Amino acid sequence: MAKAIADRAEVVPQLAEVFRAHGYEGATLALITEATGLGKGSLYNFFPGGKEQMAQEVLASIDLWFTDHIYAPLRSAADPAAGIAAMFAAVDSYFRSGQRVCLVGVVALGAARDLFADAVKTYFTGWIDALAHSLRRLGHDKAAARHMAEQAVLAIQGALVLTRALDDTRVFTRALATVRAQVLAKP
Amino acid sequence: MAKAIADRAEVVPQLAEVFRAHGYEGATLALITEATGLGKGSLYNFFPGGKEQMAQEVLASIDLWFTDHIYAPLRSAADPAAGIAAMFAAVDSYFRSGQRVCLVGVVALGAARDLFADAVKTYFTGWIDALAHSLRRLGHDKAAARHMAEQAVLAIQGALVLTRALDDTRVFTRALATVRAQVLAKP
DNA sequence: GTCTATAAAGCGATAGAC
DNA sequence: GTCTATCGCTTTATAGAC
Repeated sequence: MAKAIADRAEVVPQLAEVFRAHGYEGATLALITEATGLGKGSLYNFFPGGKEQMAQEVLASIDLWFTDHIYAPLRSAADPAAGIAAMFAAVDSYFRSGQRVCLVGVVALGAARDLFADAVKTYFTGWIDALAHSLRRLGHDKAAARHMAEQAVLAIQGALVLTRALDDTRVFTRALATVRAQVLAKP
Repeated sequence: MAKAIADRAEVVPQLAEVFRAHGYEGATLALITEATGLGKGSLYNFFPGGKEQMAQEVLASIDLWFTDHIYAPLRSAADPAAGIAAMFAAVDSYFRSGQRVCLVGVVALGAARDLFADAVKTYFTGWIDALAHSLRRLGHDKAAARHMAEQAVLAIQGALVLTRALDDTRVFTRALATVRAQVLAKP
């Protein structure tokens, strides 16, 4: 039992990379078997719900990671500006300067959106809410903080699209610096 | 022959909607047959290269539409500010306030990116170049115009992601208005 | 708990009748 | 030019040996 739990903690990140690289539809069990080293028997033992359950757990784990490493620090930072700066650093690192794609964004654009609508909404509202909270502490009024947070999150997603499209990580680096400056500008 | 050409002009937009709704991998020949009313025999008569050729022609037709309705007017507008304003109106209309997704963006994020890398790059560089050209005419220097154009295109793509994710077209409308104001601000 | 074998359905693509 | 039938192959998912 303990082994099963330990193994699951190793498997979910591997699944995440497969879904990221191939999308939900494109992530075949053959690719998953190859990436994890687990046969179909083992996979269905871990995830009786099959591919859909795998993707749900991956999305949940991504949300957990962002909660722990981005949303929570954003809220609890002694200095809100420092918290926001830390967010941008974490985002740049997480998305590997745009080489890594946002799985939640990919799912949102894809045909499987309805299947995972709740997880997708939770992820993005969590991000916007946490950032808006920091912006309020920076001195913005409620509406301005929300709007600015929305613009920032959206710019990051757009930067991931354009970076992949042009195959140039400098697009991501530039965009992140621009949004960061806009968001950290004095109210 | 004339009939075949006329038919093709009707079929490509139908194909576009299928690819938009289901992505490249998710757009099965069964769905395509249903949407077009054409059997596999007819489809392979039109597109001997199969699904890949269909997608290539759809991407080419999208690029042509943007060239005719966005890039060219942007360059030839007597008043650059009016040209940019027209671009935002056309974009809002084309993407149906965010209800319609950008197929080129979807392809860029997906696993089929490498297959269509040239078409994807052409589309986005064409857009950024045309907008940067207008911004230069508005009085921005070369580097600022390029950077601002890149930010605008990226914000539109991000707005499409976030609009679908939150299932709220007001996100798109807000984002478009914000980018429009930034881009049309006096240099 | 993990494997191999296999089922049942769906995939893109082709062949051939008309 | 369009259809139906069909070919191989791959898909997800299951069954059963170990």
